Amino acid sequence: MIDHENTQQADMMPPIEELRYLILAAQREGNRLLAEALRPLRLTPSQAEVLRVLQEHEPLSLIALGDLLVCETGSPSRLVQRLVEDGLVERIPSSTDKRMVTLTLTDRGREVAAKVAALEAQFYEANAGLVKDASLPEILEVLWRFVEGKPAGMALARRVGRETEGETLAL
Amino acid sequence: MIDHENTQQADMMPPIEELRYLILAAQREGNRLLAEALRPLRLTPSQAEVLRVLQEHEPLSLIALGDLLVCETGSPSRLVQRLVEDGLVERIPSSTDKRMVTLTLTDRGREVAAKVAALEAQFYEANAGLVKDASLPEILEVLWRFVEGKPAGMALARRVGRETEGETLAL
DNA sequence: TATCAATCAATGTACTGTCATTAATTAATA
DNA sequence: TATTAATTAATGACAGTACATTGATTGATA
Repeated sequence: MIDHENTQQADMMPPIEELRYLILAAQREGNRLLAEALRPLRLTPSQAEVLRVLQEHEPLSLIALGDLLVCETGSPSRLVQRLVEDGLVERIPSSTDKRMVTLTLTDRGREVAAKVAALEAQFYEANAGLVKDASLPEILEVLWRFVEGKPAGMALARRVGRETEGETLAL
Repeated sequence: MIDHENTQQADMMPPIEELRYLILAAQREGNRLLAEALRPLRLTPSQAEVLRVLQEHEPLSLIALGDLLVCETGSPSRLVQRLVEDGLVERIPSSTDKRMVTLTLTDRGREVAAKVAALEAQFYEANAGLVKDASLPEILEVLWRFVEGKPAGMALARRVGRETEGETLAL
C-alpha cells in the first residue's frame, strides 16, 4: 500500500490537543512580539500589564492589583518591586492598615503607561486582520468557558468591563 | 444620568485585547491543571512534552527535539538534563558527529510517557465539552494564522501530521 | 591542507511564574 | 481584654523562558 499524504503519519494529533498546543504557541509568540515591541521602553509584557492596570484602577493595594492581573496568580510583590526601583510606581504604606501598601503611578509611570497603551493599540491593529469579526465572538466564548471561575479568568472578568461576564466574579 | 450596567465602565476592553488576555489566561490555567495532573508523576508540563515527543520521534538530537517542542525556542539542554538525571531519558554522544547527542527514552521513560499520554487523553476528554465541534476548525484556523511561520508554530506544524500545515514548514 | 564559516550543545544571566511559608497586623471570638 | 483566626505583603525555593555567548566540532572554500 502506498503511503499517501493523509496517512503519512500513523496517528494524527487529535484536534483538541492541537488546540491546546496552538494556545500555548499563540501565547508564546504573542508574548515574544510584545516583548520586542516593549523593549525600547525597557519593559516586559508583565510589567506593562501592571502599568496598564494601575493606569485604569489606581490606587491599588498589592492584593487588589493581583486580583486584576492575568499574568500572575500570587502576590505580585517582586513584579512591582522592579517598577518601583525604576521610578514608575510608588509604593506607599497605608496609614489606616499597616499591613497594606498603596500603589500609584508616578508621573513618569503615567507617561510610560500611555506609551504602552499606544503600542498595544498598534499591536492589535496589526493582528486584527487575522481573525474574521464573525468568528471572534465564538472564539471568545470558548475561551471564556475554559477560564471562567479560575484565577486568571476572574482577573480578566474584573477588567473587561462587561456585565455579561460580571456573573463569574462570584464563582 | 444614571449609571446603567452597560456603561458602568467608561471604556470597555476591545475584543481583540480580550482575545489576547483570554489566550494568556487559557494557557496559564491549562498549564496549571496539567501541572496538577502531572504532579503524581513528578513531571512538569514541559518535561511531559519532551517525553511525548521522544515517544513518537526518538531518537532525536537536542536540536531536532527543540524543533519539535512548542514549549521552548532555544536548545532544550537543561530541560533534558533533569530527565536524564531522573533516568527517563538517555543522552548518548553521537559516534558520527561528536557535536551531537542522541536522545532516547529509557524503559522507565517509555512507561512514564505512556502514563502521560493516558493522562492527557483524560484531560482532553474532560475539556472537549467546552468547544462545539462546529467552532473548533474556525478557532484552529485563526490560531494557525497567528503562529504560522513563527518558531512555536513551525514546531507544532512538524508534529500535527497534517499535510495542510506541512506547507508552513518551509516558511 | 589551511582557513573560515556554520552547526551543535552547553552555559550565564535575567526575568517569569508557582507554590509554600513567614512575619506583621488586623479582625473576630471567648 | 486575651486568645485565636484571617488578611496582607514579602520571601525562599524551584522550574521555566528568552536571549546572548562560548567551545568544540564539522563542513565549505581558497
